[in-house]
Amino acid sequence: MDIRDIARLSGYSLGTVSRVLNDNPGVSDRARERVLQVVRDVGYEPNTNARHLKMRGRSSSYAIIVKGMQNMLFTDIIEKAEGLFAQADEEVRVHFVDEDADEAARAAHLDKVRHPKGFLFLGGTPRHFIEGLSEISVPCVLLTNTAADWGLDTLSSFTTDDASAAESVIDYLWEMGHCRIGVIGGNWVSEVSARRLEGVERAFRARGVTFDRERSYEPCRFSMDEGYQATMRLLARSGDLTAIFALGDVIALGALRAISDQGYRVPADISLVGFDGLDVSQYCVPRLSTVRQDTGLLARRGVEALMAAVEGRGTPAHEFVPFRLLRRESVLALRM
Amino acid sequence: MDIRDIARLSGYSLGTVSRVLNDNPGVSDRARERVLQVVRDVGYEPNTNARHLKMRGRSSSYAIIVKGMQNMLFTDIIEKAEGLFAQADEEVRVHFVDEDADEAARAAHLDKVRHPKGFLFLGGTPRHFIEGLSEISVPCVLLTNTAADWGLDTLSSFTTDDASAAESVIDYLWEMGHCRIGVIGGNWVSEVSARRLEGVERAFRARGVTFDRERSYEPCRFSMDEGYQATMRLLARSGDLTAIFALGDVIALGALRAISDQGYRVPADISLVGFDGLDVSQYCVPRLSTVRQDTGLLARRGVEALMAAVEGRGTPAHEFVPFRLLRRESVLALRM
DNA sequence: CTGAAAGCGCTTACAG
DNA sequence: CTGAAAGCGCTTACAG
Repeated sequence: MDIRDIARLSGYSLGTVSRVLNDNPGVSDRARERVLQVVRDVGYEPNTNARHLKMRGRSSSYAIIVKGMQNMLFTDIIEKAEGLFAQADEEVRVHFVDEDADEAARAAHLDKVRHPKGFLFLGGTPRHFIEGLSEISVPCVLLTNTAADWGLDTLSSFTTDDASAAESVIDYLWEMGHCRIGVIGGNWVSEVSARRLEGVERAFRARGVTFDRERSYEPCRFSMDEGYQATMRLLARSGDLTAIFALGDVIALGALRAISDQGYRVPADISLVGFDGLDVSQYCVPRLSTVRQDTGLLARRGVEALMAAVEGRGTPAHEFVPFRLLRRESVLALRM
Repeated sequence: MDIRDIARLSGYSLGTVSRVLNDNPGVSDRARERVLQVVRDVGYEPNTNARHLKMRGRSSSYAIIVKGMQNMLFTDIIEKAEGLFAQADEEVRVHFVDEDADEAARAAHLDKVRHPKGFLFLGGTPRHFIEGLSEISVPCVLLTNTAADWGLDTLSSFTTDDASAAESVIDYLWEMGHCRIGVIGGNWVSEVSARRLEGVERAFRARGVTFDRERSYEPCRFSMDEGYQATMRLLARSGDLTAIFALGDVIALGALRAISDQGYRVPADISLVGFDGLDVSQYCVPRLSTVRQDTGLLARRGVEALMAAVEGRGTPAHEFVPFRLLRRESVLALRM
């Protein structure tokens, strides 16, 4: 069943059918109705390959490139972004790539074979973008990671101010009387966690204290399991901690369990703060204090900027989206 | 940059280049090397649209259709299935559809426009399949839901025996001395939860007791929030419960929080059992007793069956994949 | 082993 | 407003 069949069945020419299908002007109402009728009757669907082959360039959909499948913060943003695209009557395709895959290379490839209108990246590695962005011919927006310092002028980015947010966590803990604070998660290299760690150090420095990387920090990946292990190591080494700051809620969940397994209680013995503001953080016992990243706003700013760029409006920008420190049950106020 | 450019640059004809690109036999080593060299040099990538337009029918990839993005059981299965396809050197594309969208119709559409080799469904509604499966021209496999009774002969399905699993949960609780057991989650209509509820009723019946749907059951969707609300309602109505069975781990998480908010403790005052065996179930405090669905095996059986069907081997089947009851900390043994 | 040619299913100037 | 024709970038019989 192809467009020629529709032409034959409707009594019109192939060109006219195509015009109807593409909502082109210059078709009589009668022809339009007749063709549409036939199309419906036989359940015809145009061959996208043939279509795209011709309309090379002007493709019809956006692409979201996501690093990792298990990141709940990302799933949240994806759903919101999808909603936004749908509202604007734009198609989107979500592409997952491995945690450590080259997202820019993948996008460059998709750019060649699918010609999307633009790319929305969830998570990204500087090196990949710096090396590969020039291969991408359409506008790109990065979320949850700032590209402000990458020297790329075709890439916008929207993110939480990770450093400030982390800083505010330490400030909060300090206010509550904690000064022996352990930190777990990420590492000093990976962008996002490095910035959160920067914030931690800044907060300590502001109080004339040096954050002891060796003693008070344990790196780990963003999973419950690794959060658990890291907490165990940290606890074994530094028994006098009164609080732990986990650089991700998922890590905090592991920490919660580890602390409990060590016979301590949260927050009675050890206070705990997470990062991200995932749904689950408000359901754990005790409710987890955390930094809430505004996924809704992140998605909105990202999608808007991307669509604007595609339409030639606006200019690449790097913005912080406001975060909120959620003070919940997992932090105890120490009597001084 | 297209195949003609490569032909020109390499000094060979368009046909030869195409043969090299497709690993066709009947090309001299010299030609092959030369062409590949040029391809690498200029970074040429064939136009998939043109390619698929010609090779209509024999497409190259599989499609996974997933109902809902937030289902962590599904994400787990997806990752494993992707790994399996990758091992077999097969391409896969993951397509998410809304929780209540028509997955069969979506697949039928994809079938027409992308011609995948086969479909792997994660979650599915009987009605959609019964009405729409005939529109799909390639093999289909459904996971986490049995299609044994749908009367469809082109669809295989692999799933946990939900009824038996639920039954074993009740048996377990009963053994531990619980007989006033509340159940939350799903409803009597939706396939999966209905089967779990069947199992619950069967277990009670085996003990000569009738499960009181009105009093002891609260339906809800599979989210922490709804699990929380449902538990609150249940607790308000039936204060004498000693145990709650949540039909999903996510629901159990909400229940855990609700029970705690009501001033009860798990398991001291109320025991709790979940379903699914999500990662998070072993990190919550207390560790959640639950039914572990074997996502690895589910993925493996599904992918194998699908690839076999595509290759014309095997015949549609409906199988249960073994589950495991995980007895952890959230259930208290009552002294009788 | 290689090349020239037909054709996949569409869109879009170009005439009329 | 409509039709006939060219061409998008490929693959694949068909000759040679």
